[in-house]
Amino acid sequence: MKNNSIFIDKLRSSGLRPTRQRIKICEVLFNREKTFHFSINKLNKILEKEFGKKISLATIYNTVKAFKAKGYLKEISINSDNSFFDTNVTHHHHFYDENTEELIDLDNRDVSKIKIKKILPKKKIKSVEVLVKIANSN
Amino acid sequence: MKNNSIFIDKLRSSGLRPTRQRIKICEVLFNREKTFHFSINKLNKILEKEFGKKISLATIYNTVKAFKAKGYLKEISINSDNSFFDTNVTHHHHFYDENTEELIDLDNRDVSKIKIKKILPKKKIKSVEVLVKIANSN
DNA sequence: TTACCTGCAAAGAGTTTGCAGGTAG
DNA sequence: CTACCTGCAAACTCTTTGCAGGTAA
Repeated sequence: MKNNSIFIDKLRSSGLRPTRQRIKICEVLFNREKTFHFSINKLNKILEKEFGKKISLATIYNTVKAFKAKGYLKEISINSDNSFFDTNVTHHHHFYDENTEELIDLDNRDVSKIKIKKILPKKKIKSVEVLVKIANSN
Repeated sequence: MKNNSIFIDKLRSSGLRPTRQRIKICEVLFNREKTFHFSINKLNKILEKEFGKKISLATIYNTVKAFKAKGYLKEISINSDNSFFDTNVTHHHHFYDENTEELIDLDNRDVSKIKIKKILPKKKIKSVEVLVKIANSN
């Protein structure tokens, strides 16, 4: 038993029973040094390889959705074709590489402070997200 | 004949023949004072009302896609459920109201200058887009 | 007349739901 | 034992494609 107890806690606190499939999902998502950006499709492929056999898409979807609802994952939309989830749930920005179609974290320190000079009555700002699109320079 | 010649030019330069359906689409999109933000679904409903009868979704999709390819429309993704098109194709930012699920333009003047302090080798910055999520303050 | 367009319906992709057998508590 | 979970397939939604009749040039 490795970090499984952490994963089991994450699952339970998201209202899910810890099962073999879901613990494997946790390993893929959270057992890493760096932030992990993924689409459902990419996650499904990794799981199929690591788990040895297919984990039902239904299970993958409901587990990811539960983690998102609980705040363990964040969703990032780039365009209508690509929706990513991010295991880094702190406030931060992104590079999106148009050639590789990958997301790269941008630390808050890497972006100058942003001031919004317009306010709307009876509305408050929930978040300010910056997406920097990049591409090969040649 | 009102501004139809402008619309006909827009259609032709996008590689499309001007037909009654497409000219009606142009009217709805471009015949307005202010920027127009819409989803395909919303556009379809407006067209059904204004045109009197349904315009085929196929026609709506291919016309919008052609305008986007030509640069007459810009696509903005908020989250996986909502994809919007914007008739304002200049560089600008957005408020997204989580309560009304509407987009609101933010002029460049309304956002402080943003400096990205991280660079990636052999990559250049294509765009910097800010999305400010807002919600009711009470 | 010819090539393109419309409307409809059918096909595809991605996501969700329902159900019967299986597993956690 | 009971409630929840898995896997599969079917359903659903959004978007695209194919086809037969219609329209612009």
